[in-house]
Amino acid sequence: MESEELRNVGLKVTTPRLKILSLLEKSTEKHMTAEAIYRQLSSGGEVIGLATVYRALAQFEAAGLITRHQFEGGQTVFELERGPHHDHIVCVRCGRVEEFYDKVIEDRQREIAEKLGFTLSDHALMLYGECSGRACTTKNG
Amino acid sequence: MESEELRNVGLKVTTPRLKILSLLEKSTEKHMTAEAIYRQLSSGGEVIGLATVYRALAQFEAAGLITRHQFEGGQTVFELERGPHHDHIVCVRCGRVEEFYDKVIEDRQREIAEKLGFTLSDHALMLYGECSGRACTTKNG
DNA sequence: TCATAAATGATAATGATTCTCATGTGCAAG
DNA sequence: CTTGCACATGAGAATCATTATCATTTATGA
Repeated sequence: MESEELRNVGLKVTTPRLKILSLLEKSTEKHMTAEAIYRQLSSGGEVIGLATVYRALAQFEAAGLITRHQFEGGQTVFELERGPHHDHIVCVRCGRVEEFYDKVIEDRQREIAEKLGFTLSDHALMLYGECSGRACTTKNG
Repeated sequence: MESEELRNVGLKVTTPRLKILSLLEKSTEKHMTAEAIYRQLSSGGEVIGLATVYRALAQFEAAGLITRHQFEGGQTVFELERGPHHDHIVCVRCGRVEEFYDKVIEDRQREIAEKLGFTLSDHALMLYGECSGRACTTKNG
């Protein structure tokens, strides 16, 4: 139950928060903008303010329920934190996003940070390229 | 000479562009915001518009003279492209930025992209952590 | 020198995000 | 089951970085 998740991280259980969280869980889109969440809920008949969406997302992020990404040039997208850590590769033509995890890179990052005298707390790795998917070649071929 | 650099990439040689480029070359700050460049030039007595700074930076980037970075949450910074490619590690406490290059990671990225059916064209890797520099421990205990 | 396309500066406009504030609501204590 | 109150909400204003507009100026090739 989503209310559990909220309580577990010390957030009050409110209607808007539940709606947002469950939308993130149900949605087929893994990465959603605040705006998109707002539009989806609104068009679903909910009464919710855009500011509330932003506030809730910020709290979810602080609580570790979701992660925030800045894919190149676009606006910020939010992603439900489930399963293990991963990074992203984005198609510069069609915008498709794939996820990946690579232990070699992960380990290497930690080593590099240490060598430079840092204690690694986070990282952001984004690859950009052209994908060979049909959608891509169809769209912009 | 900076005018050479501009001509070489097919840009008209104009006073604002020369000023911006030479500021980037002289500055001790490796990473500068458009705003910072604007302020520095203005306070140096130059008459220049902020819009011109943004326009020039966009062209320099397109021409490969500089690179654009989005360090976490902050505004966009620009960096003169000299020497080989590198990535960044940012201290989350004092904001210090160090650069590094790691062949293992670079190679690995290409492999991953290929495995996923992408032709890698670019990437952004940012590490975040706490540094152990004196400035950092002094500043934020 | 001249013509012309491109560049500039001032400022308005935009788009994403955050703030404000009056009102509404979850929830712990009674 | 009520109640009080701190916290959350919605609407819209405000902010911040960046981009567009437009009248004027300038670089450059003929």
